[in-house]
Amino acid sequence: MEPVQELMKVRIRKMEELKSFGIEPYPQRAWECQTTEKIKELYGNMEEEELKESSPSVRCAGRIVSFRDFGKSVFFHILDRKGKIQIYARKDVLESPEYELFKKFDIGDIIGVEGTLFKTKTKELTILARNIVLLAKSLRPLPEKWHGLKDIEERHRKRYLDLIVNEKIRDVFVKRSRIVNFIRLYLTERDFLEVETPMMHLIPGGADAKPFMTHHNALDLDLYLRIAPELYLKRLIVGGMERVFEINRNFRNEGISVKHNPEFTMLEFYQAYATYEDLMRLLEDLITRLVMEIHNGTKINFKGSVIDFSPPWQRYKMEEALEVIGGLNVREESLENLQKLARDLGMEDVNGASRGKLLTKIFEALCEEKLINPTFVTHYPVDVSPLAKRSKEDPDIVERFELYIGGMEIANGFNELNDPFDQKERFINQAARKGQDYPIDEDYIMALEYGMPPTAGCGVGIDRLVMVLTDSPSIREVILFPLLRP
RNA sequence: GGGCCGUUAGCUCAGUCAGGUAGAGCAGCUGACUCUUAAUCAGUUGGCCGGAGGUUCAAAUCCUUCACGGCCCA
Repeated sequence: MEPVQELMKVRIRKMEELKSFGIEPYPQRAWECQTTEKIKELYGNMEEEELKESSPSVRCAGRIVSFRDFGKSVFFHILDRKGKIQIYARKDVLESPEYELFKKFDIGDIIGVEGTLFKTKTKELTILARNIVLLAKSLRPLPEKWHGLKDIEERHRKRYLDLIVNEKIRDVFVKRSRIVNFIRLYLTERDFLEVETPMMHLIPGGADAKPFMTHHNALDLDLYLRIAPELYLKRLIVGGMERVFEINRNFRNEGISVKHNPEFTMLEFYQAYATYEDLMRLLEDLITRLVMEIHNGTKINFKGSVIDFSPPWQRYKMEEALEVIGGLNVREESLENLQKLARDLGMEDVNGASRGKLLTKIFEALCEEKLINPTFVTHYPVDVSPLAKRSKEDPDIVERFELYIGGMEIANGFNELNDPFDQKERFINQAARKGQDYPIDEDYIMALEYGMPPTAGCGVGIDRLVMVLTDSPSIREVILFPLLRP
């Protein structure tokens, strides 16, 4: 028998014993109570004497996470969604269950507690238990109380244990929810309409990535999980919705890394009659306020360095960034030199690549990880931006920005290409590069032919933003159940 | 896909360089203890050393290979 089963056997034996005394291990019973946080909020500031006089009665529930046994009394902590509170069970005070039966309870058990509050001599607010009810028996031993669960693989595979044992991880996901809520509120207050567009696409579009395939049986139809919602959201702009956003999953069938999970969460928002300049200002405002909301300040720590969100944020044209940060004067570099440089940086098939593609690749290799403070990079080459509008001054450049924070690409926005002729031509060129059978979204072209108002749109990688705001080194730390090999 | 590192008790880790009876702390179990909080004190159970091959009188340790993970590169 495996040793863990011996530990379980002990717990099962205790469970049987409790049952024989009429204590159900898995009752379906409601236990109305306050959170530990609420109890601390209401009574935490009261003096010992004051508490002693009023001795307020409270009820709470949670999981037993520690147990200090003194024979005829026990101190232990329970953990609920808001935190921990100490409970004190004494043989001469506990009414039910019988004290000896209560001592059969284990760390990990989920219980309800009813009792009166007092403060220990170390001033810790504690519940002197009168009634304790078993709400669910725990049969497996929890990870160690002091070191917790450290093994990264185990933490991701058994996220429930990670959440029980590692307070910081609970906090990451609380913050993640607050971040998404904040963004949602910010946009809806500005009259953006939240929408949901298809996850299953006939033609994968809106980004340059390999899709996951699936199949609809009744229609006998191959479908793709979306790589981006962009083309559908812009159809809604054509439809007159004017301001829309969607926060949802995208799926990209590519490598997994510290910055990439095959399914990830993206915010995309589109605003008619706005320009990408407007959206840079909006993003700067949104994220600065978000940082203030989460951190009560504009400076935060991320991976050992300090990120300062105080506006205005640095802006570079891509060529400037290459020069200032990468130390490369691109105007003077020949195509051959750029190809050689790209090849040295590990880029494959440099010979077929355009100047714009090479520059973008070199920019990403030389500059990206050095852009720690929020930085907008603008003036992207047209051939890496098939859905963005060309610059009036230079048709090889598009009116586009990317936002970098903490050495990662966080957002990408541009003036939307609404010229159906230019769009069709770019789709055709893209298809030619991708090879035969690469589908063109004719319906999207048709939508543009009906007329799309001048619009700016932007995508924000929510997972990466959460990484930055929670100082998490890996995207897997901000996704509850990241993809793992079985 | 490539390189490096890791996988030992439920958990956290020693032990691997230099082969010679598999260790500690916590958790568990038995006791003692009615203000502890990593409680304390005494005793104690628990191992397919990731899997499979190989070398050797002898393998957690050396070699090969596979699986899973981490970091870096693509």
